[in-house]
Amino acid sequence: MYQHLEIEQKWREKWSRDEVYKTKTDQSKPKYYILDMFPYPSGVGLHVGHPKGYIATDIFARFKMMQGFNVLHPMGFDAFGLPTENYAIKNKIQPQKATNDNIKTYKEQLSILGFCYDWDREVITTDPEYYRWTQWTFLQMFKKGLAYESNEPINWCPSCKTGLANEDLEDGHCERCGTLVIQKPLRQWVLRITDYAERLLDDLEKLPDWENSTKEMQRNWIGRSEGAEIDFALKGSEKKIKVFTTRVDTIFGCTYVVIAPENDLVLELKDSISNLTEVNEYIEENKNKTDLQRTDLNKEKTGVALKGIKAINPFNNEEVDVFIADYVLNSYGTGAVMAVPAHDERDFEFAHIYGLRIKAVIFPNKEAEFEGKYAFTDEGILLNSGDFTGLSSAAARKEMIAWMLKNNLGAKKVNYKIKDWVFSRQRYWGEPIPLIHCEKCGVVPVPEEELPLILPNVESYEPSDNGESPLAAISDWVNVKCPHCGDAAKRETNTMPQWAGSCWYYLRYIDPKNTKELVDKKLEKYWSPVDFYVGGAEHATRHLIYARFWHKFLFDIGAVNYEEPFTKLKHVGLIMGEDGRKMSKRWGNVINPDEIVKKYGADSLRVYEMFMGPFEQSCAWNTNGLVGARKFLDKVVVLGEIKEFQEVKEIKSKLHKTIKKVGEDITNFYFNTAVSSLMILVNDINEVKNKISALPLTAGDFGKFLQILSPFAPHLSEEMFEKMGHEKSIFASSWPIHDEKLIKDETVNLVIQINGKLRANLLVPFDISEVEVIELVKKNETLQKWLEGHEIIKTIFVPGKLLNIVLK
RNA sequence: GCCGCGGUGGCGGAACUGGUAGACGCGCUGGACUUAAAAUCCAGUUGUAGCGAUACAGUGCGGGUUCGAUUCCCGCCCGCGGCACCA
Repeated sequence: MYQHLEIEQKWREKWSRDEVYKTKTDQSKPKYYILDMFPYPSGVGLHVGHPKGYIATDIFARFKMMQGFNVLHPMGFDAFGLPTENYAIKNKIQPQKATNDNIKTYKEQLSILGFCYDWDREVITTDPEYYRWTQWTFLQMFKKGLAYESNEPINWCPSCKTGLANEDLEDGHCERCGTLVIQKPLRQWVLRITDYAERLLDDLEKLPDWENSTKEMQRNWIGRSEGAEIDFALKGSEKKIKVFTTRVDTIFGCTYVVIAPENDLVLELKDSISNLTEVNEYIEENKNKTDLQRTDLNKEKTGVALKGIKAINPFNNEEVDVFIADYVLNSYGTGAVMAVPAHDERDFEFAHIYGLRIKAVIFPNKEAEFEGKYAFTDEGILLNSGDFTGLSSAAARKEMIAWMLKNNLGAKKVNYKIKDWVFSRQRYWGEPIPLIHCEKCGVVPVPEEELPLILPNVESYEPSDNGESPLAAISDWVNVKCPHCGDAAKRETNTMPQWAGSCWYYLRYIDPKNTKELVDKKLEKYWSPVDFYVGGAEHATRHLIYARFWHKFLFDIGAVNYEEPFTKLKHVGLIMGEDGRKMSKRWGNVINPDEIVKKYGADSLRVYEMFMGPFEQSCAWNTNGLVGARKFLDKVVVLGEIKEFQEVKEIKSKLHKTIKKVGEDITNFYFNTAVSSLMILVNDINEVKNKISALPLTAGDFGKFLQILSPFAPHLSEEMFEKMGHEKSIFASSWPIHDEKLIKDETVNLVIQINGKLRANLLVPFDISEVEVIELVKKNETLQKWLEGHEIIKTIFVPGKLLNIVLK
């Protein structure tokens, strides 16, 4: 047993006093930038699952330090956002105060785990000196035309008089009061992320060190699809309906056209619609539906025919009916589709309900028949398709588009699922959007020299009844002179979403105090990009897409040198409660790290969390397992107290194998097997120690063992290293290098299989030949029993591994 | 429904590019030390049969490829995460 509290405190203080982890600023050495996704400092504090990723990056950072890199390993806080605002409203304190308190708690909780962060570089998104540059970047986007105003529907609770995130809805009702949530259009600032869709997609190819699964999720999120926009003329009218399709090959099977109810086209056509009352009723009914209600797949499809309107299929001049139906989304494509019930499931379902014609034109082969039970959505061969009959789907698409272009009936088109980014919130606790509305000059940016535009204090943090931000109520803040013409004007009162601050914090760590520019070019060139980024899988799409977009914009305006901010990315798996459920107050299964550290020490917690299982996998907490990690460290302490040293060759070889293994495993983020190999080494040392009553290593070699243990258990290793007489910190020492000669085994355990089944193990020289092995087999009695009376067909020999004898 | 990940002892998990399945840890059983307990140390621990050497079965299920499959292929089942009428 060792006194973990005393040792850990001693070293935390000493490391801090000696500035052991201060980022080195000389640029002569290679750099390594390893970054954690910074936390949101909520009121409840950390549980034992939060530090898992931080422990991993801490180990990695220390490993890189010892390998001679200048390591940048910073930490900060993503502190704007709704949870703090709600917490502040509920507890009647200022959001800024709540944030400061929470950050203080977080930092205390993090500090006792012994992380090697350079706190001089701390970044807090709510710091005006930080959000000055968040606002500055927004202004650059505004100036480039990437920010625009738009009326966007938000989830609106008429009772709470507030906008709600999708998360805050329960079955289309307000989570808090149960009122039915409606869609209310509000003026919003929106960023044209869709302009970057192609690059965001293509550049994923430049990220070989990202998990394939993450890239796939991003691809799906961006959702590129290639197709065509086709004009369906309207009978007796100049107007036409533009539809988007990826399956032009099915167009001869089109039996009607559907428009989204909120599509402006419906308004334009109203004079020709004979059942306008019915149509308006349908539109009215569906207007207030939330996305969730609309997209509930269990719901039966509904729609209304636009009587009096006929569209003409340009490929065969057939007249088809036109419907409005909410299964067509106005926000995707052209907000109108050609319906091919035979070959699209949604159209098929709709056609069934309304008894519409179903015409099959794609078949798996020429002889096949359309059964009519469900839509045939595969590719196939075209029949009943005019001049295109007989072609395969792929060939038909090519030829049909060519024909369409030639006759000027439409265009090739690429569509994306990704939508422009609604970048404003009607909330208090966010970065103010630095724009001014002037009646004469329109929207005018706040002059850059006036940044940061400070978030003013207010009496009440609640949004106003009409859904405006509480900033709108501060008249002496809102009312300003137009920077352009000097007339009376009003400030924008929307604030930025929480995502904004996390889009570029990794750049601020590089140059945390800069007041002249976003980041110094030379520093950026040296430290960028982030070599390794670690955080939760829940950020695989949104945060990581927004940050990539933001970075590409900064690249375009020349603020940064690289197009992709994060070279390598890994996701950390959750730690669940002992009951297998997510750790949460609600289940009462939260384990507090402070208590664990107090009782077992930070080093035990670190070793245990890394040993639990593969880093990216989620895993249930088990305090007994933690005790196992502590026992391992206790064994190490016992070894350190031995004063007799007697080198044993076999142990030296095992040490060098472990040096190699631990280094490789840290590099690959295989911490569980790294810890395991350290445990095995300790067990081996112990076994020999008991026999010879001395430590079977030289003091120098024991020091090497402490070095490879040190990233996992920094306090204890440092303490033992010092006790051995070292004056400098173990983290200023160089990572040991294994000796290949010592790793090579002279003899190996060779497996003898007969018909693929293990029958014997032979201890043989590592370079034994097949002939020699067969000689040994013939001399071996047990093997002979198996061979007797059988003919050997062949043998398979894997040098140094196995011999398989195949019998007839 | 689609996309992604996974399924190995009582439990967490290991097994390099196809080559001894169950490393390491927890738990459990037995033993040593102790008046006793805790802690510590030693031994055992996939199942079945056997005193035992050993044999057979065994990595979600059913097939296949191979001298040999946890690993590769085909068809299913189950769990987790994400997205959701994207034309």
